[in-house]
Amino acid sequence: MSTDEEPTSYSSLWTRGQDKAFENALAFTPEDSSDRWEKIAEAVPGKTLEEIKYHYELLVDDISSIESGRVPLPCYVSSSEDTMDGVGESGSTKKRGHIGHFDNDSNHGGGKVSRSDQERRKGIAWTEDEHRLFLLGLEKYGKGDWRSISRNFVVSRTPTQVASHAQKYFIRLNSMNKDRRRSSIHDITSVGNGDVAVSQGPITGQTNGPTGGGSSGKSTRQQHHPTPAGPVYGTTTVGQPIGGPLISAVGTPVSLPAQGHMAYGVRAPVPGPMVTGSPTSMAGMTYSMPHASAHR
DNA sequence: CCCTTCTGTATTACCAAGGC
DNA sequence: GCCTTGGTAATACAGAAGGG
Repeated sequence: MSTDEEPTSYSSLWTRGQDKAFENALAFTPEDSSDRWEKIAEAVPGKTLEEIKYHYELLVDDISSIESGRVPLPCYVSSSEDTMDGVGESGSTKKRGHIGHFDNDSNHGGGKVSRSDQERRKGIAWTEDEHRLFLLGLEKYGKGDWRSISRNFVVSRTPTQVASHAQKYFIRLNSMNKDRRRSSIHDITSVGNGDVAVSQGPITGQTNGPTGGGSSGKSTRQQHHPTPAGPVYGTTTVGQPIGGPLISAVGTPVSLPAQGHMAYGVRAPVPGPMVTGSPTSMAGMTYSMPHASAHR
């Protein structure tokens, strides 16, 4: 949003263009070249030899600081928008973002930065509760309005996360009848106990889950979530087990966070507690999906 | 127990709609 | 007409489940 290309009234301010030119020149000018700095200075419009050298020193300094661990890698407090929390940062950095001034060498926005050097975020598994809230939100707002769903239902997830989750969810739905499948959280297709599943609604235009939205999930992997090992989830009967005796932990009534309408970006204190098991007569929801085309 | 396959999350790129 | 915003598709990667 305009942070780039600031007019350099004061010559020690570097525009991105200058920075870029500097980086390029630095890269292409042999280190042993006697007139290296002159060449670089030539390549960077508006900068003197002194400034180039100074800038380089700062750069080296920065890098060594980072490497020595003295400087925590900036989380680039983004220019704003992100009222979102940590997790959310995926939220909407989008491509335009690109805030890091000189991107710390290695990654020039050039797309695929080898992530090997940059720990890929691990990802936080969706809990069944979140997934149910997601379904509720889906039911209420329909496909596409991830923002609202995130805001009013799955408050612990950003719209991007919701969308991503939805993407896989629908894909899963689509391949409902592939015989060999592992159980997954996406097997939960309804919020309540019910046999009501989303089945009827080919959301992505899928031909649909024959198994009546076959469902049941067991999601053995909700490792992290301090849900007291105890039966927070009732045993259930959601749909039919897919390919085996899945003991499902699904189908627990979910309590809507609802009315609260939490400020966007404020995380629910803990995702878990939100669902205390208070029943919500939510059984039998039918999905009245607006057609995918709804938005557009 | 090890290897393979599959799932889930995050990230990036592209595209379309809306606002100015 | 351009810029911003938001959604979808595609892809990368890590980890767990499943099978031998």
